[in-house]
Amino acid sequence: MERGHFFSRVWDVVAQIPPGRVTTYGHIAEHLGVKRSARAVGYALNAVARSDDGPLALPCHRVVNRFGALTGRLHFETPDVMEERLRAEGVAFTEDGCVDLARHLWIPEAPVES
DNA sequence: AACGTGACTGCCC
DNA sequence: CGGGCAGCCACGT
Repeated sequence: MERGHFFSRVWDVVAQIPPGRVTTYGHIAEHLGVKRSARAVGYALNAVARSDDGPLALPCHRVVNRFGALTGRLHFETPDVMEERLRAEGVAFTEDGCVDLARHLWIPEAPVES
């Protein structure tokens, strides 16, 4: 699992996202002090998705892009899983199929214990 | 060690 | 308004 310290840090933040809330790759990156590396964040989730999908129980479905679009839905078992899980948590979507960030955006406040 | 790839973002044309 | 280019970070080959 420890393929890199960075991954663990990302997973730790994702694990803190409360149900019914979502955050963006950019916010996670910013929280980690590397605002310009939102890509690496997505890469970390891609890695965890390939590694494990259930047991880890990492709420990767609560991570969306800056517009609230479910850019990573194709990485789930089925393209609908991501939206289904969010809706199940009471997350509202816009006509465009994007998460209503104005209502559900969550920004990591808790500092990474280190 | 170098190159290519990616669940991103922002700026420029 | 839409599409394209560049920047940044980490990882696999």
